Amino acid sequence: MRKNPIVQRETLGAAVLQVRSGRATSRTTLAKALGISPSTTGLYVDHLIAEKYLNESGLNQGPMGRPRRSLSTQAEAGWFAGVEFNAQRIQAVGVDFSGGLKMTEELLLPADVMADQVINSILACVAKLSVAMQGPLLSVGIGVPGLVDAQAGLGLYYAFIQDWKQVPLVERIGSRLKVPVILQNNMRAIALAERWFGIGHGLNDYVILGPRSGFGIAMVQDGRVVEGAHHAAGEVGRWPWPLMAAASGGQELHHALSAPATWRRLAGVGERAMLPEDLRTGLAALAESAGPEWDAVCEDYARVIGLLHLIINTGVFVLHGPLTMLGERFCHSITDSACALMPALRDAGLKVVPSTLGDNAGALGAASLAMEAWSPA
Amino acid sequence: MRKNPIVQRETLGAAVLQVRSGRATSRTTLAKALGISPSTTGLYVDHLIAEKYLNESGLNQGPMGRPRRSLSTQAEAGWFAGVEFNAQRIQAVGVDFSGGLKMTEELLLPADVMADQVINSILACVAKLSVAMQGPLLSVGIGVPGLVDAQAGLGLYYAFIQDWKQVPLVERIGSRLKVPVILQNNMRAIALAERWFGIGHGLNDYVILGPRSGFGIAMVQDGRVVEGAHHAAGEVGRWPWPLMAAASGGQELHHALSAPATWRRLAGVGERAMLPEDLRTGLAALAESAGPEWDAVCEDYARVIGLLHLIINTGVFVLHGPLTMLGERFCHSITDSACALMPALRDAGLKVVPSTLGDNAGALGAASLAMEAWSPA
DNA sequence: TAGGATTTTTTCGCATTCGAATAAAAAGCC
DNA sequence: GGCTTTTTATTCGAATGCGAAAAAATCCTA
Repeated sequence: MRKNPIVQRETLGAAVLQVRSGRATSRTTLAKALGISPSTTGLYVDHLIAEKYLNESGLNQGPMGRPRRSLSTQAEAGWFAGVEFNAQRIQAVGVDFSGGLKMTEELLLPADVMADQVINSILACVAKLSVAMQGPLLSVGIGVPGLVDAQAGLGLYYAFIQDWKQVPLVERIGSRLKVPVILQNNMRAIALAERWFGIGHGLNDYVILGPRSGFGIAMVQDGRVVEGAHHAAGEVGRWPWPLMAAASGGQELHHALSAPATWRRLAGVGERAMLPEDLRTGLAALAESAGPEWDAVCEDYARVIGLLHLIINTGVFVLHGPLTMLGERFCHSITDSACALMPALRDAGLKVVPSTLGDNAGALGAASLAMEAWSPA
Repeated sequence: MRKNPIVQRETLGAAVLQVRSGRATSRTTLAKALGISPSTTGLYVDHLIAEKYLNESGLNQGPMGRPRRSLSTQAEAGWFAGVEFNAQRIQAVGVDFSGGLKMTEELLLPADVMADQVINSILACVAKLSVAMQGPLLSVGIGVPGLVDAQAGLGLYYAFIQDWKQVPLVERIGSRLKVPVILQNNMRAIALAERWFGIGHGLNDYVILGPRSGFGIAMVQDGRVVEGAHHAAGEVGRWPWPLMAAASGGQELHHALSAPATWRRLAGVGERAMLPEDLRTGLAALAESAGPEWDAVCEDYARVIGLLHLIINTGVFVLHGPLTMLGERFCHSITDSACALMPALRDAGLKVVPSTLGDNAGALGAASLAMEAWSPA
């Protein structure tokens, strides 16, 4: 038996991440993934198995040679909480140590909710999850709307909760739960969700498009989520619309390309028309029966996406939010329209796809935050 | 005397970079900058001094305590070549080991130049530099126009040199010069120039604006130059113009916001009007005597910069190229105009400044590439 | 069925890196 | 001037991580 003590907690955490993601399935592949030597990797794996974080799940014969001893995470080792909220509701998920989604929780917030109440509701949601989840709570990720200073653990500003300014979320939640708490802007959390639960598995460059009540995006470049120097990257929603509008005349893109506005245009009703009970099903109904506005709507999205792609040149645009109900056809129309508008896009590898994650992508992303930040004590 | 052998060449290179940049001036500060222990740092410094890369230049008394033994780079330890080119000319600089610019070289290219000739001319430029520079040539950086695959060492495509497709520059130059050759797109090279020779010293997030014959930008986010998934980040020049133009109608931003086009608009002459002999002086003359188009021109730039800032949210926009001759006033007008057009920019820390680097920023940037890549044998 | 061939894992000695303590070099203070 | 305080640099033992080689586990071939 080897007996070196282990100290590099961060490396242990990274090792678990590699195994959980399925990128590393044996000691040797793990060594390559982590960039450390096989001998050291052996020590780390021994330690993680001894601590019941990993286990060996049989052999896996390659085309030749000694079969690899498959590694996998121990689902019961503990769980991660992911919470996302906005002014209307809180969504929370419980994810086991293997990254499996085990429980979801939703809680509606009253109108004019204040920061204190949001924090208490988050705590209540997590408490509700914890009775059903196995093992200890390991860490909590929170997808926060508006401006977020992830490093400082602050919610900086969010327009739709009155006193949401400089809220020390990490401190207030962490002091109660006694586990690490990690924040991120909710759009950027969705980007992580895509990495762990969706299409982003092997992708290093992609953009999340999130048209809901506004229009936000999140960018992943070279595997890293882009924050911006002032935590405000991706504020496309604050572009003027139309793009060349005069100073005072136009409105903002937030307003023009939001999900409700898009539904109204596709449905061919006026600006004041009532929205359907459930926007998602309302949109789904429109997916096939394209109104006369379909092309114009797609062209507007194409314009925005095209401009974005020419700047940041990522691989894939992943559509989130209610508009995913418009399906592949919507995404194809956008791609085609973009290439027609901007010839440079033709051989630039532009691709728009609807997310396969549902409504709780934000909460899943928050759980991803928690998973990425965790490392053994 | 300590006597451990040293192996981590990359760390040695990083140490030299820290000292050269002035960020680390003593063993202790260097240890912090590199994130390694003071004892190990001592060993590394000993080694670098023994190899004549660094030297101790006296003491530097702080407010209290033992004075630090100042470290500095040995200018004569060797030199770096930086080369930038386009279809018209090659510019090259020789930079000593301390990062001091020692020589510049320029070479005009004939019309319809081909790739082979460009490569030979680059070699000729470097040869010319090498007779005057002290010590051995350590590495060569090249700022390449068009699409570049820096990792593969290929010039992928450049529209203005006929056969410029998949040019294996690193191989062809490296095999002759027998030193490491590093490529980067010329705009992104300028971004590095700004870091080493200009305003970018302590900056981690900024954008280079390069309106010349076209309009390219380069972005630095969190200290890293953004390449894009397909090496095509920053292709703002290929935005349609006007931005909401119909598919076939409009032209590209490249054309509308280039330096020549801007001169013509400011000078109030037609699209076909002859350009001045030297565009830089021509623009300088216009800096004060603002024509009636001044505001409209600034507004167009403001529009582009504003959109960019809302997406990537970097700190500073650094204006390069001939338009720097329009001076601070131009930059201020742009900033003001942008804030007027997009209210969201008002408290977003938008700043536009003219670069203090001159015409050879690209070559300096290429030299920076060379410096960043070098580490002792 | 024995002997390569191939790939994964482990063993083991060694050397680099670290941490803590020590030494060194100055300033401030009585 | 001797004392403490403060900061920088070095010494030295300990140990972590590495490399090379050995061991292990399977397939292929004759």
